[in-house]
Amino acid sequence: MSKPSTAITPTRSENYAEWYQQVVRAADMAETSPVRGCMVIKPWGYAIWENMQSILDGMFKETGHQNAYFPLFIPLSFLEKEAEHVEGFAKECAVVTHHRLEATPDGRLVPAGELEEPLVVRPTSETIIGASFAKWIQSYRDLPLKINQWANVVRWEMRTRLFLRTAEFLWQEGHTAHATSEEAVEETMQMLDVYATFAEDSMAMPVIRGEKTEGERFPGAVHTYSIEAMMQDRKALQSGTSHFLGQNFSRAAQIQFLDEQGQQELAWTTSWGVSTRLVGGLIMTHADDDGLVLPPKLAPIHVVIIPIVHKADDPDAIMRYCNSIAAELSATRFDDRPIRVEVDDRDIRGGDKAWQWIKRGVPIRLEVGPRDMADDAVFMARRDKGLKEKSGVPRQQFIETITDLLQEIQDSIYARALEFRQAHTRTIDSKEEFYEFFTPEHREENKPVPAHGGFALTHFNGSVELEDQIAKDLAVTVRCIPTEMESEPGTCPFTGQPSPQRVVWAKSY
RNA sequence: CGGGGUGUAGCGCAGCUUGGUAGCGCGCUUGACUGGGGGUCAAGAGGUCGCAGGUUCAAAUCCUGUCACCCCGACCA
Repeated sequence: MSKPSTAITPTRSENYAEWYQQVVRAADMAETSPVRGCMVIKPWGYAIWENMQSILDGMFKETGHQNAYFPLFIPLSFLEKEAEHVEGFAKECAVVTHHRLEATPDGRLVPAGELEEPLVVRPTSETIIGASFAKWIQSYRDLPLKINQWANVVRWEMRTRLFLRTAEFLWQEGHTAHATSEEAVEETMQMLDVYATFAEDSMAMPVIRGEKTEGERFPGAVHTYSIEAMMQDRKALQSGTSHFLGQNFSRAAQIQFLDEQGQQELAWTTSWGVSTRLVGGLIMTHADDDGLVLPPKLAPIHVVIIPIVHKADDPDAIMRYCNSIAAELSATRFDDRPIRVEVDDRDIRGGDKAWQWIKRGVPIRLEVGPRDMADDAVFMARRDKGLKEKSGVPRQQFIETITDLLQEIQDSIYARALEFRQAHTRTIDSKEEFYEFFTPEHREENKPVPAHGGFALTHFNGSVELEDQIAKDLAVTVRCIPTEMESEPGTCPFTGQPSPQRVVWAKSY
């Protein structure tokens, strides 16, 4: 039986969107559910999310945040308090209007008991958390108040994709209140930095930190910052956001405190979040045509050991050998945690077994049979390397170097992703070149657009209207105004006006 | 929300034009041979053909409606 040469069909270059879905399926991470736009996250996908949560949660605690939990339901009137905010979310809110079901004679259930005030299923929690903050905060001594919540939210999206955009998704939302604007801005930037560090160190996903333009700003925010990553189809993925909300939400929720002078003041607030969308980003940053490739720091399993047991040999001896290697590895640490090892002794064919782990993206695969046992060695394959690049390694050497090896894999996939981004990032100074950069060479009606373009760095001093026009022409938007990229003043290629610095343009998810 | 496409076994598909109550590959189960990259052979299990109506002696097939998913847009903090 001849199988395709890649584990995933179609390949990235053949049909990127379809490839993505096949990777999710082949790695057994998630599937669609009977509920429109909602996904079922399967154990392998959820384990990756749990690892993300665990690392992020530690970072939040280190920066002085505490976890709490607020209601899923938000009274309609709460949402109405901040005008811009309502407008931003109104179109995608799920609304609960009844609190009871009644059975009809023909056995159907119909909603009954209409609520006096409809409840909105939270699309985000600024307003409901604001109500609590207003109660909790009386004095400047109560500030800063730094809270985080791990929760699900619902945004009724028109078009959904597993992990990237679903009607319901899991996330964390941080909400803080401060006595001064400066302190709140500092918090906003600090959390952006936490996200960037997490993305780069833990996910091995290079990101650009920057501020959003007016058009892309969070409804009700004064400043919105984001981290932007380039996916392998060269589109940008907004992977985390951090908002400086000024006093807009404190005014709406009446979050007030008495300052040191006894003056009644409005608090300055922030909010920031990342979601299960990061899992999508992880896939589109590292996965290849054989499936998922996981950064060791997030891999649910670091090392899988596949015993090669021949009937004629002594299976128990092989198993003992494998288990002892597993035990030694488990006693070793990587990234401050014990190394996660699985001995896959399932009674299925070896080839199948190996492919399953390849598709799931496990960083290191060991095949251990009688020959290795005789040599006191292991046979090792790295997921970040070519399928054929396997080699025998003395057991002791393997165990002693495992931590370095995992870090090397972590570093190498980061380097590869960064290289990819750099290869598809262009500094552009003319409108013609800009339009050419973002126009695909081949384009068929109702077909996926082939990968083209990337990140374009141009000067820009244009208006929201001009940005809209470019979005209309090319489906390209300003992803962010980078906060840490060196850029000298220049001329905006669209308006001919002076511009203080370059911005990042891209098509986006 | 507009345009296009697709819904038939867990997955991928054929059958539909020319109605006669369902088939292929992979996967799954059992057994044997195997076993260092998706192996071979044999025997099995599995489907109210997305759903609801209609036409007909008879519907996967024709008609109407509806739902879901995918692609291209619009929209999307």
